[in-house]
Amino acid sequence: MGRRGSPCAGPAGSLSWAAPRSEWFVEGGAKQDPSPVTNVYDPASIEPRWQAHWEAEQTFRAPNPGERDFDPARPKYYVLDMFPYPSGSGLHVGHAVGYIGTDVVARKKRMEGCNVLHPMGWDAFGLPAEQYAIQTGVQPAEATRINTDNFRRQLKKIGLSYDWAREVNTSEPSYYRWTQWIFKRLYEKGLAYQAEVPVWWCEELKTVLANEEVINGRSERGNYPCVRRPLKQWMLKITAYAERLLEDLDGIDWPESIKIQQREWIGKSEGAEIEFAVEGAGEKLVVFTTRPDTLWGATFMVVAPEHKLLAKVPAAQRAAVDAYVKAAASKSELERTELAKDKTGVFTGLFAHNPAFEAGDPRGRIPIWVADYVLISYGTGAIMSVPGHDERDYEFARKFGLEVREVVKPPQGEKGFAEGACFTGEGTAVNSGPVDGLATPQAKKKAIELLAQRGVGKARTTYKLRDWLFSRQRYWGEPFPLLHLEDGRTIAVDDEALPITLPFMEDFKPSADGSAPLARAKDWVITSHKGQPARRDTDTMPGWAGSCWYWLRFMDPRNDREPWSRAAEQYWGPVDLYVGGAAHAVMHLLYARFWHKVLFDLGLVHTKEPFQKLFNQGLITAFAYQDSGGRLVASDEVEARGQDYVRRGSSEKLEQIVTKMAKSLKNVVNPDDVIAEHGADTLRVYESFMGPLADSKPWNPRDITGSKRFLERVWRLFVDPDAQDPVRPNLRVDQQAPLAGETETIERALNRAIARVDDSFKAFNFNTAIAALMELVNVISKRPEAFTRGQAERFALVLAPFAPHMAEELWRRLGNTRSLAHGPWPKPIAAFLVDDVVEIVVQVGGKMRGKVGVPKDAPQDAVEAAAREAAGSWLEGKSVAKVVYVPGRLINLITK
RNA sequence: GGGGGAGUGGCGAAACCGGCAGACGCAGCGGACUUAAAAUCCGCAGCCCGCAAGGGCGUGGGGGUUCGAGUCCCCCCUUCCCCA
Repeated sequence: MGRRGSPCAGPAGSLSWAAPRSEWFVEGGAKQDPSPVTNVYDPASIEPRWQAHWEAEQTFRAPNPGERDFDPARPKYYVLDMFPYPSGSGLHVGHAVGYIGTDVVARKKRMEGCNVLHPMGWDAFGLPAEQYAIQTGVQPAEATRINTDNFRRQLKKIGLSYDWAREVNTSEPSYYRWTQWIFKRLYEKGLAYQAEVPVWWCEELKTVLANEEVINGRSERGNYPCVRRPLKQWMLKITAYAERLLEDLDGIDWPESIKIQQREWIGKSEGAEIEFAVEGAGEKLVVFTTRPDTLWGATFMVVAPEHKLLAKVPAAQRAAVDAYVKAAASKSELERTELAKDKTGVFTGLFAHNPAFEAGDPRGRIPIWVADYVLISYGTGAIMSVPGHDERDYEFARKFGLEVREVVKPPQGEKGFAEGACFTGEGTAVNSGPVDGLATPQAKKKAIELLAQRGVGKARTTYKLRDWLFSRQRYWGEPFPLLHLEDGRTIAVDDEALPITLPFMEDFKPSADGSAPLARAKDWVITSHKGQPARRDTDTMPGWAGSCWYWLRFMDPRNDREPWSRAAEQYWGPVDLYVGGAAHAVMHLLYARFWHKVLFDLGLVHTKEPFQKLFNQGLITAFAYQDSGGRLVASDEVEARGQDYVRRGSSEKLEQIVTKMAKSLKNVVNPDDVIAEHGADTLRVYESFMGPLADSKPWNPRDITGSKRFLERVWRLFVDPDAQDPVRPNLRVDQQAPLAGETETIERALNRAIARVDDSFKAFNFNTAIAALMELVNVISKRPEAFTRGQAERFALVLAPFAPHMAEELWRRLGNTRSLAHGPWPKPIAAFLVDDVVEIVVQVGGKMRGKVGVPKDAPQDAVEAAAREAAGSWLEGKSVAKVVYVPGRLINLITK
């Protein structure tokens, strides 16, 4: 069977109507018994049959350039879902909404004649998978296999049009071989390095955690307490790409909100680096400031509790400083930087010299304090404090009685020093010697020049973005392709030696001493390099690693010579549409962009950015129920009674709340159950109909009925359940042009519906597409015998992205032998989109007072005359002062 | 604390550039068919006053611009998500 027709090809040839019934049902899975032939809508028989057919025919296989069936004349379209971590609890209907959305897009693009790449895979490495394995006692590899089998089964039942031949799994050696290979490239470019950094240590999990895995000083997973401690870690130098990650946001079609979040995260600030000599310590204290113009107002300095200068604290202050540092170590960054919090700090006994002043000038001798609102990880871990013009410095100075000096005069009308306020904006420099009288931007420039001349400062740009902590002391991740030699050198293994496979370990739990579990796999760790004894690196990569390049592997997933071929990447890249939750707005998308840019620099990809268009689907929430004691009651134990909700079989009233779907809230809805009860097409239509894809909206089991009823009504327009024929008699032959009467009424409704379906793809508000199709059904239902074959075929085609199983079934029953998966997609006919008579709203003084129907190109005075008549008594005794006429819409008569 | 959304009937929502607020559906009510029920079909349905014709009010609240505001501007309230 021809898998694909030309995009403009008409419907394929029809079967003879005398053909035996078996011929208008698909033969699908060869081993499957033909389903009982019935004219009643039965998704349970239709859907598996078509799914088997698509699989047998490889309907959704997307050939690469050079492969069998590849058609270079067609445009390409790459539509990608954020691939899931295959959790043990399986897929719920909230995950499905995004997958259904992309599938609707993929199916329409295919019907429009595109080569569509629409793959799916598994983000299977990482902490959650490992913890799940520990909890259940099943080996991670085994648990992953079971879970992915379950996810795949669930996804297939929804009728998603993935090219399953491209499935990838980040935890398989054939995949992570290339993750290691890419890491090697980063390592060779000097973008991977080891450093002793203060990192979160979780005693309970026996591991270091990334900042993003620690919330308020507790682990995201398990909620265990964490402390900061320095450890040697692998880092990736993402900061080297900060500027490009920022700049290139301008060229991609992403939601502005996500771009803003990324810009915030990168946090570019321009200013200066300034050196302060520390009195008697023979040391220099380097600070970064965005306001070098305020240097003359710096009356003290503050260092972070981790700052190395604290080693020089004089004996008199030693005990106080040590105690303070110890207390700060257990605080989270949140606690430390919270503006509302009382500032704490201790004088170190040290003084610095402010380079704005001559040596010996008493104004230049300023005290150095230690305070935890300064973070070691940001900037240089030390600041110059300008309490006159910085809120936090101001609070600190007031609390500890430090000098506040005004060096910026606010512009007219704003409160400043004179009013007892702390002015942080731009103004005019005062009390600042050489920069006096300059506006802030000029003063900044001049100050930097002066500092540079004297060799104590220079212009500098910093970023909030920090290098990426890339190692974990855990088992379930990609091993680093690195060897530590006896002579102390660290080298990468040869590319030919990849993958460095994860050794099987019976017990893979973290060691109690915090060392990586792989360190216990002695046979694996101890190896050799060119005759020299060597030890493998025992850290593993973080959960994010595998997802940093998976969209590239999908382009050429079975290539065992290279991660992907140049030809495949040239053809498919970049991803045209990437859909996933906004939860990944920063981390995943920033890391992925970073890797992609490194690969771009290496000439391995041809675009600077991986994802041209990004779209965030909304959260599906669900009802949850609480009893009077606030205890959760599982949704399936609840029944509606009038306006109330009660525990099944009792009269105990429950409160209904709307929240996210979670096992712990006992409100998870499994698509398997919905499909078993209503069918996959109903699930797809309901999820499309709930609201715009971007919105968060509650799952309401009661509402599904509407979508089911819609599909049943569609079915009955095509098929008479009481007859034996595949379709109703009026659908066997097309009516000859010109169309007239009721058939023309249907034709207008059909074209309007097609136009509205097309429109819904702009903002992914498929709810309006379904509404348009429902209105069409309402129109046809009033005159079913006027519905013609040609109209029925176009109806089936526009229905196909949303309810593909039913659409295929109806298409086949209409006599087409070829799947409609490759189109053609119908185009609305302009002539049927405009009406000859338009209804004009008549307003008097802006209030709606009537309506008139007029020919669509009626002149204004004719419309106005009709309007005056329609307005009737509303105009009595009044004269019309002004007329506002909006053709095709309304006419407003404004009276005196 | 910072950032990003969202507030429209009993519920999910629609309304393109400022132009009939509530399309489409759920739940509800009435009717037809049925011995009955389910299913299906037809009809009603924002709120208030009114027997009705009709009128008034209405898109979280308050102001503003405009012939006209759910939509634009200013202030405020509530709520969800993300980050620290």
